Amino acid sequence: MSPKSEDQFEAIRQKSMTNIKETAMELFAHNGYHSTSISKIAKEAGISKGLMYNYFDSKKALLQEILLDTIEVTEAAVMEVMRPEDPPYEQLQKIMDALFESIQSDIHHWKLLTALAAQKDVMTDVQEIALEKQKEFMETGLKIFSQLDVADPEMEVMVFGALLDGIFLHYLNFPGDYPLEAVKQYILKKYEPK
Amino acid sequence: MSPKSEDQFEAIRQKSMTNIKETAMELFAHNGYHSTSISKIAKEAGISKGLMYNYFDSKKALLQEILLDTIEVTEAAVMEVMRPEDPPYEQLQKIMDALFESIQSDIHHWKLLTALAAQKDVMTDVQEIALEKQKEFMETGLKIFSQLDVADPEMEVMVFGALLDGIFLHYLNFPGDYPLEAVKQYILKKYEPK
Amino acid sequence: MSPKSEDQFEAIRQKSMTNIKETAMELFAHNGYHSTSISKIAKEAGISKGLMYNYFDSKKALLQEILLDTIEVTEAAVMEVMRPEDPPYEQLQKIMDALFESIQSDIHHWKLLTALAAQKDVMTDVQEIALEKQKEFMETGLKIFSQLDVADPEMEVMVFGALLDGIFLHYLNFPGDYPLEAVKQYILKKYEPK
Amino acid sequence: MSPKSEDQFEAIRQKSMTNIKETAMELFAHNGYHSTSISKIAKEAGISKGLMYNYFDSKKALLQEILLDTIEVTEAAVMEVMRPEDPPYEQLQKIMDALFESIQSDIHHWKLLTALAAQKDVMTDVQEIALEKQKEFMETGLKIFSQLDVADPEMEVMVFGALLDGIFLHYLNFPGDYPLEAVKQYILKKYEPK
DNA sequence: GATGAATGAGAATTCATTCAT
DNA sequence: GATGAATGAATTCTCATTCAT
Repeated sequence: MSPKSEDQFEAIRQKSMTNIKETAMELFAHNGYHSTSISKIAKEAGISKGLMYNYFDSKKALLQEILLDTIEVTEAAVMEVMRPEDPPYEQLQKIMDALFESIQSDIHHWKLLTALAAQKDVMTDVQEIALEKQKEFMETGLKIFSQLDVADPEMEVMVFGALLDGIFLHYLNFPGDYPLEAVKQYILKKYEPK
Repeated sequence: MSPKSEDQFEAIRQKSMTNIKETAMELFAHNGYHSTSISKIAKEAGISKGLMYNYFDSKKALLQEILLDTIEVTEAAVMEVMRPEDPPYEQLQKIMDALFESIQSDIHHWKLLTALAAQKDVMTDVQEIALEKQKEFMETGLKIFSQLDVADPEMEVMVFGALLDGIFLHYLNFPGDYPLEAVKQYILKKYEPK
Repeated sequence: MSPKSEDQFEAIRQKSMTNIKETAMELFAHNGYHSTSISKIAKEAGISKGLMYNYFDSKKALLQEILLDTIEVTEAAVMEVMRPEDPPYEQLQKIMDALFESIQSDIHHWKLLTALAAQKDVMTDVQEIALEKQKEFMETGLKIFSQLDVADPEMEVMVFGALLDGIFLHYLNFPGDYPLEAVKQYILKKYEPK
Repeated sequence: MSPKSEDQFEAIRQKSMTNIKETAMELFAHNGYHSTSISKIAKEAGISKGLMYNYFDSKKALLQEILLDTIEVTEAAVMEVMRPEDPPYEQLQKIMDALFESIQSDIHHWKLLTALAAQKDVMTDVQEIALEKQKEFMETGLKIFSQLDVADPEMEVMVFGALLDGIFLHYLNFPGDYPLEAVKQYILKKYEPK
């Protein structure tokens, strides 16, 4: 008699979308974007192929939503610990803690993001946003490094950004046990004020 | 009328293979591996699809040969400048010169290699070789850093490797003018003996 | 709270059905039957997909009801002006007036009908009815032309029917301003008794 | 040893294309464009689905080539009998002979063409060409009717064009035996000079 | 009566690979 | 060695229809 309420529908929608995104993300990260078919995602998620298209316009759109989620979540994690009034070294510590923590807990998302980072055929839209965030990150870094004892803050933030990306690349790709925590400490020590 | 000699055939083979590899590499680097069809490669290279299969077992095999070439050429470049008897800082300088030079001159090959670095669906065989080289590289690095004034040579070589990969990643992906030479100098200075 | 009466329900039904039919007809006429999805109709009509199926058994059934409405309305218009006791030329005049008027006021319906006229995949049931009407029309025409000064009334009615269909085809499809009224007058003049 | 010659390939191509076009045309005419799948065409033609796409860019492109062929062939047939120096009535006779002959021998092609004539979703490109031919046809008609004893040559050519289209519509769609030849004679007689 | 999430069959299209010549 | 027509499996995507609420 009574139709489902607006809220009920919304809840169903959210659950389905999350299910699809989680499943797709894992498969993309594991087998690569191109090697993961919609069929496989649907089967794994326990839904029909058609349902995917109720929620996402295309396979590409699905991917992009996943990637944007990752960026957003990580940015929020970093934002939360930011205290511009803290001493610079402490800021650096907190940001690195947040980033390394985020990488570890979201390892699949990041595997996917880095795996695709250089693939122009699939990243056009996301790349712009990532570049934007990158710029913001660099500016924040510049402020911090300007207050630390480094030879050239501008170069330092550039090198530091590359270093982080390199570490994450290695952590995500090189199997076995990468000593992520130790590496973090080792790097931090270099910037520790005497 | 006159049958071609063995040598002539071999020359033809080499020329065809090089032609195919060069063409494929450029297309792969530009449009991505999955988005580049054999047809497109054949058309661009001015040969027939069938001929491709005379020289390469499959599309994947073609890709792998290209990637292995890249690794080989770069390794050779580094090997050539290696003088274990040189002072450590000088060794570091020479290796970095060779690597940065190689990245710049082989930019397309490297773009392709990094674009695929994290794609397990396509890299299985190459990855092992790359890992092998990586290990050799780390050992060489360890020897050098052990002679330099660093807190922990093992950690240092790890961080250094990540830093290089990060820089190359940025150089290859971020459009515009990355100050590759300046970055190299800035890093080197950190290791300069006082 | 107060249960709606039978009549109220019926009124709701009629309103909904008309709404759906009008919307569907316009979309069909504009974009073609196959290119118009049930979703689009529902969205455009401001109702749910499910509701459609409360009123019409299928997409095809919806189309057929629309087409039959068109035929029925036009037939009624012609019937209304029919006066068998009128002089034949006057009858011809009145019928043509009614038909040309109908085409102009129901232009969307007719566009749809002619667009589909030759598509067997969709018209099976409607076609029979149309053929039936066609036959009736021919008989009426035969009576009229028998009283007019034409070489062969049977042939004349056949040619006349084709002529009307051809004119409507042109009017409906050829963009710009088809001189429908002038054409009507020009044709009528041919049958005018001296 | 020796590869197929250019000519051999061309012959194969022509044969395949003709096979595909003939098969598709019949299926389109019989079941409608939208209701005929590429699979069905391929199966009927005894080829693989893929081969279709070697020769035609898309299903739509296939359709358009078929339609343009029809228009071209018919135009050629009319052109061949055109003798501007002939007396006008004789010209009219010859053109009608050519057109009626063409309709009868190419009945399937014409069924298809008229079936789609009003379907905007599929005809965009062809329609322009058809309109162009239509205009040429009208001009030729105008010259002829200007020399015949008709009330208003401009109106007459318009009405005449509609008449022809209407007749063909009826002939193509109304099953059973349409007296095409008799209709032609009946019409011609109307324009016969006394 | 009304809703819209879910289904699943089937559509068009792509493309690595084979093979006869 | 060289060609390109032919294949067919896999892929993305569409959409009429169903059904629980």
